[in-house]
Amino acid sequence: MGTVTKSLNHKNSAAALAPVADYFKMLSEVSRLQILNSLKLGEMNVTQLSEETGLGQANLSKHLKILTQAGILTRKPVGVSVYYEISDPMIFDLCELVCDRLTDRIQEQADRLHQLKALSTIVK
Amino acid sequence: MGTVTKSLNHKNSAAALAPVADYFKMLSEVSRLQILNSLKLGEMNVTQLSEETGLGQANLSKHLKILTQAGILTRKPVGVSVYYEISDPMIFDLCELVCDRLTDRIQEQADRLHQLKALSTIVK
DNA sequence: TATCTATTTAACTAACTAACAATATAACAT
DNA sequence: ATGTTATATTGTTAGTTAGTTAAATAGATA
Repeated sequence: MGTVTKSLNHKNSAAALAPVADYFKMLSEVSRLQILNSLKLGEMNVTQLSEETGLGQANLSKHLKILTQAGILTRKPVGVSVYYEISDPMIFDLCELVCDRLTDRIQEQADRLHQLKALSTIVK
Repeated sequence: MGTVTKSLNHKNSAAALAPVADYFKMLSEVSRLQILNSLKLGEMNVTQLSEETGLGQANLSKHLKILTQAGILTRKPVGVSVYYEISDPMIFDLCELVCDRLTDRIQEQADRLHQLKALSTIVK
């Protein structure tokens, strides 16, 4: 039985992690980040979003559906057009965390480059 | 010129968002989350990780390379085996944020279900 | 009702990638 | 040197998905 529970562990943890992976997958497309970025200051309809992001309309519509189904956006039809709005501002916290980390990494690389330069001067 | 700068805006923002999207993409695989989860309590070598996660060796090796190149893991060879370690614990903050949000969503759905039940009782 | 406009959906293609099998490399031991 | 064990790499296949075009839907207006 020990073997069984052990082998099941993989599947269990995998199953538990799947929703998390899916959530990250939603944020792993530049187009969707563009959409979220555009909506940061307020709601917009699809036409406005298309102008703002440069995305094709059908493509945009598909991304909007994905983000809405994930609970990140709220959809509200107004007359003939449809407005979308951020319903979960937490995503900006996520993006900021990642941005900060990426900035750190770039800084570290710059530092290493600087050290390397100093070293080459000594070698001369 | 206004038109030019406007059309460039898309590409600019897209280029700026690309690294962020890539970062999220790294975290969007269950296998990689399993690896990170396994390393949460300390370093492990590849064989141990394979047992822990149930992932195939070649597959695991590829994921480890991706995580290492992204600066999330540190690689240290010890004798004939190679140990991997979390080098950026910030990812756990990210995961926790997402987990909390997902839990909230499930709770909301449960609440809605509960309300629906109450309603159906009234209808009876 | 007919028509126009905004959005969504469906069908398709192209590109990407996870997983697997086979092979290669690297470190240690005999 | 040879063999053995641990890890990495390569080639391949199957599944997924972003983007595009064309057709469908829904609301507003004449």
